[in-house]
Amino acid sequence: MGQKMPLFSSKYTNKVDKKGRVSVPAPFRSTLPDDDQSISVLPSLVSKAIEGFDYSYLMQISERLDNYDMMTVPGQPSNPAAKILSRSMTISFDSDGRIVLPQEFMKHAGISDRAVFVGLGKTFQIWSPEEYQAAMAQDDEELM
Amino acid sequence: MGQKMPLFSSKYTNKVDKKGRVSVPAPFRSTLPDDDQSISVLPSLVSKAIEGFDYSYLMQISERLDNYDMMTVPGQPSNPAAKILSRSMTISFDSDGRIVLPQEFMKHAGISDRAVFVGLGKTFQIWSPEEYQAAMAQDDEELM
DNA sequence: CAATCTATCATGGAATAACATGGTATTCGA
DNA sequence: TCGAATACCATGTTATTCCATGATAGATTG
Repeated sequence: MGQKMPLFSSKYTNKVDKKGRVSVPAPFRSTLPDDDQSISVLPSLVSKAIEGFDYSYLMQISERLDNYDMMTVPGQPSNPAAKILSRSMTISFDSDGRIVLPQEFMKHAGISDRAVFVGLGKTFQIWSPEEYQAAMAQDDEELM
Repeated sequence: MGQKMPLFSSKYTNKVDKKGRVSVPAPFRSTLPDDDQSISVLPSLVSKAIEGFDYSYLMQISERLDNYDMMTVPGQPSNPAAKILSRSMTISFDSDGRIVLPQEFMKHAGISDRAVFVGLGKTFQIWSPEEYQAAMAQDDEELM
């Protein structure tokens, strides 16, 4: 099972029930450290999707943020690291490998009953099938 | 539960009763060391909010002050670390995970009946919903 | 090679526990 | 003894855990 840095790849579409529960794709789960059965998520700052990563990734962001400066030097809010930390949420999955997506996040991504998990290496994204397809079409268009 | 360095993230809005009691969000509590059921707070030096962190972070501030004192005259309020230490207060929460916010701090932050806990990694902030929204709007404006 | 078996995974619902919040009792100091 | 602060208890709500079922893919065996 997962020992070192997680590596998320491929694409999976799973169902979301009325409580907001979704199965995290098994390959995503098995790439996580055995002792950390959780992921961190946040509404993407740039797209209509949910960003996801493991706990160690969030720690790296925390290390980047100089809290002492935040507390003592005026006029430096809007720090990207601060935005990520304040918006992200760490959620653990149950014994069946499911998580519950926060309502607010689902709304941001336009997710209702289906969710697409897209592996991006150290991170992954969660889309609604429709929005994902639209975003991909947009991409292809820009290539021409 | 919490073993390593605390990592505060996400955002929670809780109610403040007439006695000034507020529930510290459970995820914040569980990130604290099991043997330390308390937090340290102080009115922010730079914004209309309350700064919060755990005991180990307060110790780091103290070390900062020690290093500073060796090179300068002690007791001068010019050092931010001195200000932080003298203004901060360590408060423990009850068996239900609630704290009592000092009146003076609530006044500084403009908090009356609701409080927003904002995770920033090693530290967190407590805002009034209105002030927080205003501060965030200010942030976005500065980006343009 | 085909049929079945088995293990893993996704899904649904119900029971259970945790949480936030309000109120009451008790302690401590003035 | 009185008031204020603190600890304790009770309740509704929400979230999490647990159990049961259906589906799928790979392995096994006749």
